[in-house]
Amino acid sequence: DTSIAIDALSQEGLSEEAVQQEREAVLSGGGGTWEMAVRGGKKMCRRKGQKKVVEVDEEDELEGGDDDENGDTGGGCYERQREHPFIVTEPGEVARGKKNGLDYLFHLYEQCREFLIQVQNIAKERGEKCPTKVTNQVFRYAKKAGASYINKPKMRHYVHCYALHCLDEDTSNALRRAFKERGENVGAWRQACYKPLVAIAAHQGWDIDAVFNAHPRLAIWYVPTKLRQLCHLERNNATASSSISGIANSCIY
Amino acid sequence: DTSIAIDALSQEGLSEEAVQQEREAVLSGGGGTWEMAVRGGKKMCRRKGQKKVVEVDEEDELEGGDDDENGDTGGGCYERQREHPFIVTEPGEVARGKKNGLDYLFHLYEQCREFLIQVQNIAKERGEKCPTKVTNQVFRYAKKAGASYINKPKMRHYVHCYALHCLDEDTSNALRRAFKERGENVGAWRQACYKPLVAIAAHQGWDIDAVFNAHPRLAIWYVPTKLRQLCHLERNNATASSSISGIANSCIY
DNA sequence: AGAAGGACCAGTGGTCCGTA
DNA sequence: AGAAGGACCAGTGGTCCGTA
Repeated sequence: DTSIAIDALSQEGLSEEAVQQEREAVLSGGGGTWEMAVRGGKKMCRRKGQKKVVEVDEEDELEGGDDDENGDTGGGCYERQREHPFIVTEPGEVARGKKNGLDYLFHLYEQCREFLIQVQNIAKERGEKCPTKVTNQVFRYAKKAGASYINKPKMRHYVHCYALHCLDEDTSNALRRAFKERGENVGAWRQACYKPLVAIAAHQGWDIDAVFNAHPRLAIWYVPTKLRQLCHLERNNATASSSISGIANSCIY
Repeated sequence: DTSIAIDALSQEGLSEEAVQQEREAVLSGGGGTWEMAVRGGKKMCRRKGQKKVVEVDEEDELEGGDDDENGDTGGGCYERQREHPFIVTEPGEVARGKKNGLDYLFHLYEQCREFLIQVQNIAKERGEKCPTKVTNQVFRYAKKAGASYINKPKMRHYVHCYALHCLDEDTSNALRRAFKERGENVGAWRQACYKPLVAIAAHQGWDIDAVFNAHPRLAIWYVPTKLRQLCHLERNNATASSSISGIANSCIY
């Protein structure tokens, strides 16, 4: 059970990556180091009633996990900054600089699953409705537990990428290597994840819901609207005419 | 497929019970007559911008299914009135007067199931999200299909009564007979339906969700909050002390 | 430009309470 | 009084778009 490590972390003092590494240490016994792109002491000030304007960049510094308690006291106000953007990394590769890798991305989905299980256990104990999916409630719980780097738009955005990783890791890995080699950005890689998924659905009677539900780690995620639409379009194309579906393919993707 | 009969009915001309009987005729081949409490020509006028005030009662008259087209034209404005209240009836018993019986109540749940199936089929065909439960969407569809006598608060109110009917028809029937004989009203009967359901849940490890989901006609209904709470309370009572659970019982119900 | 996520919005589950 | 159901409300799924 890793909830202790999460609950214990300081909302103010630790960067998300540091938390991530701490959790990893708990999970895997201290062996695995994640992307070392620690956000460091970048700070932002929100002036009363106004939008955030001042940004004091102090350059990166690896916070070893010590709990400096610089909260709202002492004149300076600190604010959690955005996560570093993702880059296309090979399996096992650590992202350098202010970037996060795709192993880290997929790990966020595993974390959400753990949060869901905790929410489910609490609900069962209380005799309340028990969610079967990663709902708003789960995202709220994750935030409360200190995992502020998890948010709904991000997780929904990359669900289908995680799906491919779950359903066909070899294809997923090959795609990552290919797109890294070509120097493609994350958006391009993300787009490319749709096609192999549609092919998988095709082998399951085009039922993308059934594909998701058949996989225990995937079943807790809502099927993304666009993936559902692509499967539907492709099914119609395949039914209407198999001879020109190749042309249609190049139009969809 | 009964959707034709539903789609064909006039929103203005037919009472709900007439529709009900028409649908029954389609379903069972004309043999079964439902409660004959046809609401008839009771009319109400809504004056522009004001609340409904005028009520012209024309007494009941059995509309044989002919389509009189008295809509908003001709000076009078007509409005659909409430369903007749339910009374406790024995299995197979037809409610007399301006009342509806419990067979009719349970039949409404079957109708909702049919509407759900239609909504599901449409969703599948369009490649859209497919509901597994009777949702707002299904109630909306039912209304649009002319089944204006189906509404969410009513269906949710009696779900657990239908659940008992599904899960243990003998017990359900015995309860109906007992409460009818004692001259109890619908509210009292409804309350009494909770207890045998909690007993059923007790035999399934207190998991009322599992009880619902194991029954195909019940699985499409959300477990009512109060039933869930009663199961939870009783489980705690049973765990805490089996010797005083009898006392606790009489407090809960 | 490419990307992260606060915050909004239409429609949901749930049921109260003004109505008949 | 007992009961049916319009209509409201808090919190949902979904994702846009102002932000960095």
